[in-house]
Amino acid sequence: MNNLNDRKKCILRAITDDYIDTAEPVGSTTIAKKHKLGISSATIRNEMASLEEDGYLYQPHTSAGRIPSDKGYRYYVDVLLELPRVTSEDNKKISQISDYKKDAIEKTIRRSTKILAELTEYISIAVIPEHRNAVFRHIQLVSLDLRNILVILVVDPGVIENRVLFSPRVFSPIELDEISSYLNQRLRGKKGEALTKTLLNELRNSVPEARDLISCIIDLVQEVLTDNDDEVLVADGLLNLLDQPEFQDLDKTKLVLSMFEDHAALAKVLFGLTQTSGAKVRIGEENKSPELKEFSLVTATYYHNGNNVGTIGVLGPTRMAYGRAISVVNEVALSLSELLELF
Amino acid sequence: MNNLNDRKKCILRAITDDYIDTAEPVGSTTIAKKHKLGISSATIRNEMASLEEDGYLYQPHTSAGRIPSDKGYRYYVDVLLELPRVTSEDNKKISQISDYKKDAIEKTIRRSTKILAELTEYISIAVIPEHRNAVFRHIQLVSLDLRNILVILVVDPGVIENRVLFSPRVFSPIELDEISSYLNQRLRGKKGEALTKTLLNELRNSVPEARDLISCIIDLVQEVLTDNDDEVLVADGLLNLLDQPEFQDLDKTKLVLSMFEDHAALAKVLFGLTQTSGAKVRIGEENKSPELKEFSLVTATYYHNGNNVGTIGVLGPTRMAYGRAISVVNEVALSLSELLELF
DNA sequence: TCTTAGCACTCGTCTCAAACGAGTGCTAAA
DNA sequence: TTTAGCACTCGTTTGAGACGAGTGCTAAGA
Repeated sequence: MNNLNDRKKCILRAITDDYIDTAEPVGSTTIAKKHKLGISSATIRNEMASLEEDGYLYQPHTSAGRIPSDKGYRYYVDVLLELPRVTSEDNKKISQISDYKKDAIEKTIRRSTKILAELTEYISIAVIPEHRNAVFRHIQLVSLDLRNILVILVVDPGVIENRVLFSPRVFSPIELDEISSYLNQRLRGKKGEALTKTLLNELRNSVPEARDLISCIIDLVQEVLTDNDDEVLVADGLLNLLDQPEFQDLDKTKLVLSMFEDHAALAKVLFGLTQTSGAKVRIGEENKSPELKEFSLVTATYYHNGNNVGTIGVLGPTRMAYGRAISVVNEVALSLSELLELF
Repeated sequence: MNNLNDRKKCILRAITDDYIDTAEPVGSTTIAKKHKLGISSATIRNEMASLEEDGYLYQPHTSAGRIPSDKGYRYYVDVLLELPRVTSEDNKKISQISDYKKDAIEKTIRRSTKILAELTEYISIAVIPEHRNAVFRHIQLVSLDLRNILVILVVDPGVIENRVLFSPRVFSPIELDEISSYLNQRLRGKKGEALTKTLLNELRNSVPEARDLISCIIDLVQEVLTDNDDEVLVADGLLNLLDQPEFQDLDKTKLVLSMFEDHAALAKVLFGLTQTSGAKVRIGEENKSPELKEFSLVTATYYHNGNNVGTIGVLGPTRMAYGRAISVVNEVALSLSELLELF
C-alpha cells in the first residue's frame, strides 16, 4: 500500500490537512499557494487526477476541488500522519481524571469521557467494564433503623452498589453481621456465571428466618454481577456534532443523534473492537453500521490488572483531526488505566 | 384580568390551540373553518384586531396570521386552559419512576427527568435536593482487605456515598466498628452547618492511632454535607429542542443548548421558584434571564417529609402544550414525592 | 519526457425580478 | 352588528442570468 511516490504523498497530505482544517473541497491553486511544494497548480492538477483515479480523492462535482476518500484518509492515517505530542495544557486537563481518586469506577469513566469530549470537540464514548467479568468482593448489611437495612455490595473492579431494603422482620445488628459473613464466605471471588441455581437455592434456604431478606439480596447480587440492561455505554459531547460544518443539516444530524437514545444497540456497534495496544481508527465505510458511514471512530482500550476491561474513544466526522484525536485518546486511556490500577 | 368577552375568549383559545399545534401564524379563515364558532372570518378578523390592540396577539408581519403574545399565553394558561387528565398510558410510564425502588435519590431523579422528557418531548430539568439541608444518618467502615477500607456514608434524604480509602496502618474489623459507632454517635442527625471546627477537631483527636483515617472520613462527611460544587441540576431531552420548528436555526439553538454546559449558572436561573403547591408556569419574558425569553418553564416542587426539597419541570418554547405539560409535571412531581416518602 | 501557461468548459451558488398566495383592513350592504 | 367583497401588503417561491472556483486539455518550453 505504500505505493505512492513522494510528490503524491505530499499532495495527499496537503489536501487532507487542508480539508480537515476548512471542510471545503481543496483546489489545486490553494495547494500551490499554501504549501510551497515548488510545483505549479497544473502539475498538482495532474497528480490529483491520478490520485483520484486510484481512489484516494474524489470530487463532489465537476467544478469543485478534491476531498479525501475513506481510502485517502486511511492512507493518511497509516502512512502520512505524524502524531503530535500532547501539550502540557492538554495533560493538565487529562490529569483531572484522577481528581477524585477512588470513587466508583463508572463515575471515573464518565468524567473521562467528559474531558475527552472537551479536548477533542467530538463526541466521546466509552464502553464501561462488563459486569459479567466482575467478581464478588464483599457484602455488608447495615441496620439503618429497625426495619431499613442498607446493603452494600462491592464488586471488583470498582463497582459499589447500595440499596436500602425494607424488611418486615426486625434483624439485630449481630444477625445482620452473621448473614453478611456467611454470604461473604460463600460468594467471595465468584463471577456471575458461577451463580448457579443450586448455589442460590442453597443460600436462600440457609437461614430460614431470613429467607426473604436473603432472597432480595441474592437478586441484587445477581443483578449486579450479570449486568442485564445496565448502562454499558457512556457518551458525552453530543452537541459538539452541531459545530461540525458537515452536520448543519438538521434532519441528518437528528438521525445520528437519535442513535444515542438506544445505548444498548450502539454499544453493539462499537463492540468487537477487541484490539491490542494503541489507538484503533475506523474510517467511514470501515464501520459496519450504515449510520456510521460518515463517521470515524478513534478508540483505545483501558486496562485493569492487565486485563482489557473497556474501550474509550471519540466519534467524529471522517474529516477528523486524526493526529490530535489519536494522541489524546491514547493519553486518556493510559491515564484511566493507571488510575484503575489503584482500585 | 378576566376582561375579555366570551367570543374573544373563544377566539383567543382557538388561535392559541391552533398555533401550539401547527407553529404557523393563524389566520381568520382557518379559525372560522376549523372551530365552528358560527361567525364569519370577517368578524373574527375584527376581534383579532382588537385582541392585538390589547396585546394578546401579534402579527409577525402584515400579511400573516396572528400568534399569541406572552400576555396571550398567560391569559390562556390562567383563564382558558382546561387541564387534560393524564392518560393511563402516561401513568404507566410515570410509574416506572419507582421501578428500582430505593436506590440513591439522585438516580431516582435522573430517571424521573428522563421519563418527563420522553413524555413531554421538551427539555426536562430538575433541581436536586440541596445537600446543605441533608442530615447525617449513618456511617460504616468496612475492611475490604488489609489496607483498603470502604467508607459508606448514608445521608438523609436518600444519598449514599461510598469511598475506598487506602490506609497505611492496618485496622482490625473490631477497631473499625468502634470508630464507626463512635462517629455515628457523635454525628447522627447533624446538618452540615453543625459541623463546627471545634467538633471536627475533637473528633479528629479522639482516637490518636486513627487520626489520619478519621481525618479523611471527616473530609468526606464535610464534602457530602456541604455540597460544594456537586451537580445540583439534572437535565434530559436536550435534543428534543431540535424537533421544535422554532429551533431549526442552528446558531440560535446552539446558543441555548450551550446554557446547559454551565449547570451551576442555569440552576441559579431556575432557582427562586419557591412555590406553594401545583405547577408554576413562567412564560417567555417572565423569565428573568434573557436567554430564556423565548421559553416557557413549567415546574413543580417535590417533597420529602413534608419539606420542599427540589423542583422538577420542563422547558420548551413559549408555544408549549401547556395543558399536557402541567398535568404531566404535576403527576411526576407527585409520584416522586410519594416515592421519597419511603426513603 | 516532464512541467506549466493558457483557455474553454462545467456546474454550483448568488442575485434579482416576477409571480404567487395567504392574510389583512376597509367599505358598503344586509 | 355582521359579513361579503375587494384592494393591498408582504413573505415566499420560481426561474433566468451572471459569477466564479476549479477542472481537463492542449501546446509550448525546459
